[in-house]
Amino acid sequence: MPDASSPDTPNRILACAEALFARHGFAGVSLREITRSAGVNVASVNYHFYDKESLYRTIIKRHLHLINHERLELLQRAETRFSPERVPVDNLIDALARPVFFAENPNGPQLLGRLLFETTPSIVDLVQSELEPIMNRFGHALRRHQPSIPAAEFLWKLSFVIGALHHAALTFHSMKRLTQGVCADGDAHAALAAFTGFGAAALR
Amino acid sequence: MPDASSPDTPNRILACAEALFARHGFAGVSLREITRSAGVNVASVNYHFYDKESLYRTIIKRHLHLINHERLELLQRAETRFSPERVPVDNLIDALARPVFFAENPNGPQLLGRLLFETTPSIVDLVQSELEPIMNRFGHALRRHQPSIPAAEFLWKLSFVIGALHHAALTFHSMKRLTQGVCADGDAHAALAAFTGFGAAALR
DNA sequence: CAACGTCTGATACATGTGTTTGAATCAACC
DNA sequence: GGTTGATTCAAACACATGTATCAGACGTTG
Repeated sequence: MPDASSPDTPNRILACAEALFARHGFAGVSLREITRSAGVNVASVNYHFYDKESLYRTIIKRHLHLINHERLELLQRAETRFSPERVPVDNLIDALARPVFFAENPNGPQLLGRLLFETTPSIVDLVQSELEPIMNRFGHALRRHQPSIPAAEFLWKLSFVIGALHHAALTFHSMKRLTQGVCADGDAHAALAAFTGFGAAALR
Repeated sequence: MPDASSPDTPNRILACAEALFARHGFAGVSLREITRSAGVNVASVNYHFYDKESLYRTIIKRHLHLINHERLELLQRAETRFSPERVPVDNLIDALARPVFFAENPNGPQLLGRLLFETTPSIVDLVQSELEPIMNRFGHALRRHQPSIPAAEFLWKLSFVIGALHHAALTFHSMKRLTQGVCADGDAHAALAAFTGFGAAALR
């Protein structure tokens, strides 16, 4: 077992790469920038992660696992508090959005926002396979509150909510600039409350 | 991609570059790919557009001008049909979204979706300066339907609507895959109707 | 026709890219 | 204490990148 002290090269690579990928996208970051920022050798990425793309996939997987685990946990808690068939819309939206706005990882939201923009086939497949079970789970739960509208319309609306969430995730900490100072950046409580109200109004 | 029907080099570059940038982002496309796809010489980009980034800026500007012009026209038409202070929410959302879903340029929506993800300062400034007047215009019009809520909350919601729109723009033609066949891709009418209902419900 | 400015073409340039290599380093174990 | 296996390092690899150069092709004008 290697010592888990601070100079753990793989973790430093993961952390720095995640931050850079979140800010500039996969193609916008070079391995040199990553390794320089992490203070490690260029070759260590290939040694520990085989590939630039494998490194990216590792980061994506880790991030989505984390956020989706939290989402399911929140959903399950709501389903026991209410009945599994009667969880209010607000709680469903909250379970979906809270892990995004309150991510302990500051780069998490921005990275999440980028994922749906990827075009590399292997990345697309990975993202979709990670997101699909969550979307099915929440989709069915939300569908109970919109039983009368056509399936296509419901899916469009669900897509809009997800889109708004991903967009909010991406622009989260630049909201202060975008709103010319009216919104404090990093005010996760206000953002989450606004989003819950928004999503619930749209899906009810 | 384009045949010899248009021997106009700058326009062929613009068309091919726009398609490629829309699909893979600015950093994800090389000048070689652009010029190869356009069937022109590598140097012609630097000759006609000075820079790779200048080429990108030209494309962005052209695209945003087009879409924003349509938006303002639709808004103005609605303001004369109703009174300028009494345009219904649905018509406002429609004016905002219609040019996106019915863009004559097939790559337009996808490109638009990418714009808010840019981090290059000059690009960020350009996008913001092009989008700001539109957002102010529609923001004020929509604010009349939400006079009671705090300014910050309103701006969050407006941001969510824009986010949902950009996201929908990006995933527009992949909806068929995402929804496992339930939504036809390219059914702009259904998408626009769903979005109008969505946005109006969220902002009323 | 000749001269001109506009545009295109092949090619060169310097630097950056992801990846590989092989020697050096280090901790742990018999 | 010497050996082993895992990790790090500087350097090198082949190739891609954006950009620059410059000779020539083209069409217009004098």
